[in-house]
Amino acid sequence: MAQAVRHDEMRAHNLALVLREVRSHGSLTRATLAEVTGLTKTTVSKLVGDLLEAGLVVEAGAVRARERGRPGVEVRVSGDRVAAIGLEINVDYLSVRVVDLSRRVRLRLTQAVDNRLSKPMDVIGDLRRLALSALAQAEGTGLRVVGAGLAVPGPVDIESGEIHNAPNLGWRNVPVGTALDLGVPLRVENEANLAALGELWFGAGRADFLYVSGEIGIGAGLVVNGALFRGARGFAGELGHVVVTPEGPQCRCGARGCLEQYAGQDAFLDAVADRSSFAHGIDAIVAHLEHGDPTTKAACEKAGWALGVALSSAINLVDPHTIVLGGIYAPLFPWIGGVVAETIGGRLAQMRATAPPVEVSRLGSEAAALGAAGQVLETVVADPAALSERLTDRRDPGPR
Amino acid sequence: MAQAVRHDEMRAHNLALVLREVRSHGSLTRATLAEVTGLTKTTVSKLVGDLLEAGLVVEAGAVRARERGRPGVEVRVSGDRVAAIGLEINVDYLSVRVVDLSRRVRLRLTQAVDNRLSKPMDVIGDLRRLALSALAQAEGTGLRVVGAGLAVPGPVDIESGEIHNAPNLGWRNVPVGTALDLGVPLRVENEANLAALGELWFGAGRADFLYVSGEIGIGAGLVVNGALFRGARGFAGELGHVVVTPEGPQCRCGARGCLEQYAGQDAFLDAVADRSSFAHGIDAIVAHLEHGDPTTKAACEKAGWALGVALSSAINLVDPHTIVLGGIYAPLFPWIGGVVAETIGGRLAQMRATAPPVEVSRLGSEAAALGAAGQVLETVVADPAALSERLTDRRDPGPR
DNA sequence: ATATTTAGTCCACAACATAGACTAATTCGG
DNA sequence: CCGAATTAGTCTATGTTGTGGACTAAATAT
Repeated sequence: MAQAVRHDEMRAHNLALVLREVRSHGSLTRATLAEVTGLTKTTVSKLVGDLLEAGLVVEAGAVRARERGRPGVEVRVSGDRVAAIGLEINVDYLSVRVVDLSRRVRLRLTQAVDNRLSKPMDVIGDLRRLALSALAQAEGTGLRVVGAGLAVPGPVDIESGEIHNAPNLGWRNVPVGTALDLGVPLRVENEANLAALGELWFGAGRADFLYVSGEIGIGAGLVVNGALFRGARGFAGELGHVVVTPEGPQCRCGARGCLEQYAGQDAFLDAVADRSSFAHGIDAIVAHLEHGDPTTKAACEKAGWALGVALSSAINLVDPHTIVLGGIYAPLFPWIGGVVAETIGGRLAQMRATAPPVEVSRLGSEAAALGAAGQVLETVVADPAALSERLTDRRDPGPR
Repeated sequence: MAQAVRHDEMRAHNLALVLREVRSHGSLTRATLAEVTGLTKTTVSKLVGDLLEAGLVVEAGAVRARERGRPGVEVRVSGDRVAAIGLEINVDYLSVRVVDLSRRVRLRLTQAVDNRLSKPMDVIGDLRRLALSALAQAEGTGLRVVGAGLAVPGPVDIESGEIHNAPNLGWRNVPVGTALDLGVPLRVENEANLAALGELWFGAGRADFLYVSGEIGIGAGLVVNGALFRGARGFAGELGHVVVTPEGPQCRCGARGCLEQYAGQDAFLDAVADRSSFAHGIDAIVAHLEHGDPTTKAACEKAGWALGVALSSAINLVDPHTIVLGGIYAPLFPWIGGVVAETIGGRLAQMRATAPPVEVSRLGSEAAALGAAGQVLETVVADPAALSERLTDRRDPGPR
C-alpha cells in the first residue's frame, strides 16, 4: 500500500507537480511556476532543467510577464518527443490514434469493419497491423511512443488484460493484453471508461461527470475529481443493466427490464422497424427524425424516458455533477436530451436543489481511443522521473 | 490541489506510515517495522521515538521475535492519551461514544427520545449536554479528546456542517456544525456514510463494501479500498430513492416507486397493519416473524425483493465487493437476507461470475456514532505530526 | 564461557529544498 | 542616452531528512 518516502520520491513528486502545472497553465515562466507551486525559484529551476533535458518541456520565447523588469522565459509541454497510441476495438470499426504529450492528435486511422464476423484473433491481427503502421509513422517523425491503451466494449480484467465477456462482439475470455504485442506496454480497459476519460482530457474537460456511452450495449464511465471510479473489481458503470421496470422485457443479462432493452441501439432499430443495414442504423434514424417521422420520434421519447429513469437511480447513488451523453446518444441528442433531462428533473425534484445538467459529448466515436492514449500520457505526467530514466538508457526498451 | 513536498512533509508522511503499520499489525518491534516499511532501522527508531514522546504509541514488554538474538521491544498504539467523541442524532435516540486511539470504546451514553417532537435547537441542546458530560468523564481519566464527529439522518454539507433536509426528522437548513459547540473541532456527516465507516473500522473490517442503512429512510454508504465514496457534492448513496418500479407508489421525494416505498420502516409497519407503537416497531415485527405470522413474512418477501432489485442496480453501477445490511435490516436479516441475495443473484446471473455476498452488520445502531469517532481518529493517524504539535503547545487549544 | 545472532543506537554522509546574495535583462524617468 | 528600478534566473551556504555501516546490547547455542 502506501510506502516510505525518501529523497528521490520527494524529487519525483515535485517534478510531477511542476510538469502538471506547466500543462494546466499552458505555459509558465520559472518565476510564476515558483509562485504557484510554493517551491523556491532555485528548486523550480533545477526541476525545469531536468524536464528540459528529458524533452518533456521546451522553452518558448521570452515574454514580459510583468510590465517592468527582465522578461521570463516561458516553458510549455513538448509535443515533439513523447507520444502514446490509443486503440479501440468496437463492433463496427477499429481505430487508432497517436497523441503527443501536449495532447495534440498526430495520427488518425479508422477502419470500418464488422468485427462480429471475424474470429477474435483475426480482429486482433487486423488491429495490430494498423497499430504497427501508425507506430512506424510516429517514430518516423521523431516521436517516441511510450505506451499503448486499448478500449474494448465490455468488462476487462485490467491486471491481466483479458476480456471476460464482450457480449456485443460475442467474445469470451480473450487475452487481448498478451495477444496484441506492439513492443510497448499495453493497458486494456472498458470502452465506456476510456470514453469518459477522453471526454475529460480532450472534450468538455469538467472534473466530475457521468459519461453515458450508448452503443449496442450501454455503458457509463464515472469521473470524480478528475479520476475514474472503477469499483471494487473494475466492473462499475454497467448502466445498461440498471433496472427500469423489474418485470419488463427479458434482457440477455438474465434479468428483466434493464435499460438496454429500452434505450440500446437494437431497441431503437426494432422500434423503427427498419433493420435493413445495421452499420448505418444511427444515420438512418437521424434521417427519419429530421424528416419528422412520428414512429421514430416516439421511440426516442420512450428511450429517453427509460434513460432518465435509470439515470435518476444513478444520480441518487453516485451523485455526479453532470451527465454527458455520448455514443449514439450524441447524434440523437436534439431529440432525446430534453426528455432525459425532464425525466431526471421530475424524479429528483425534492431530493436536491438542482438536478445535474444533461449535456452532449463533444467527441464522436473518437472518445475511447483518445482516452486510451491519454491514460498512457497521464502516467508520464504522474511520474516523469520514471520516464526520463527509461529515455536516457535507450538500450533497454523497458519490460511490459 | 497537489502541493509541493518538502522535508517536513516527507517526515510527516513517514511518521504516519509507521503509526499505520503499528496499528494494522497490532504491535511490532522497531526491527520488523523497518522491514515492513522499507525504512532503515535508524529512521524507524527516530520516528518511533517521536511517536512515543507524543503519547501515540507505547512500548510493551520485550519479546523474542526470532529464536536467537536480542529480543525486540514491541510497540503498540496507545489508548491512554488520545480519544475522539462520536455523536448521533437519529429519529428515536441520541447517542454518544468515546473511543480511544486504539479503537477501544471507553464510554457509551444513549438516550431514547422521539426527536421529531422537539425543535432542532432543543435536540441539539440535549445532545450537547450528553456530550459535555461524556467529555468531562473522558478528560477525567486522562484522555485528550481531539475532535468530535456527528452523524445525522440526511444529506449534509460537510464544509459548513449544515443539514439541508432531513425529512425523517422534519429538519430543514439546520446549522448543527456551528450550533453544537463542544470546544473541539466537529465534523458532521450523513448517518449512512458514518455507519459504513463504523462497520469498516469496528465491525467486519472489509475494505470494499456497500453498507445499507435501513431506518425510516434508506441510505447507503459505499466504501471502496478503505475510503468512503461521497460523489461530486457529497450526496452519493441515496439508495432509498433508487427506482424499483418507475410508475409505482408516490414517494415523498417527488418520484414514484422508489425503494423507500417498498422497504422503508414505514412500509413494513403499513404492511403489518399494526402501527401501534413506532418506537418498538421493529421489535414487534421481529416478534411476529418469530411466531411465524404469514402477513409479516409476506411483507419481508416483498421488501426483500425490492431491496434486491434496487441493489442489483447499485451493483451494476458501483460494483461493491460485498453488501452489508444494517439498521432495521440487521434484526430482520434471518427473514430478509435470503430473498435479497436470491433476487440479486437472479438478476446478475450473466453479468459476472459471482454476485456480491449479502451479509449482516455486526454493529447495531452503534455503527454511526462509532464511525463518527473513528473518522476523527483517522485524521490523527493520517497526520500524527499535526497532532503532536498541538499536543506540545497546550496553551493554544486549536482553532475552529 | 564463548561464538552466534538479532535489536537498537551512533556517526559520517548524501540528497534535496531553502534563503538570500548575486547577475541578467528589461522598463521608466530625467 | 544613461542611471535607477524592477523582475528573472543562478549561485552558494545551510538546514533537514533518510541512508549505510560500524558499534553496543542482550539473548540463545554449543
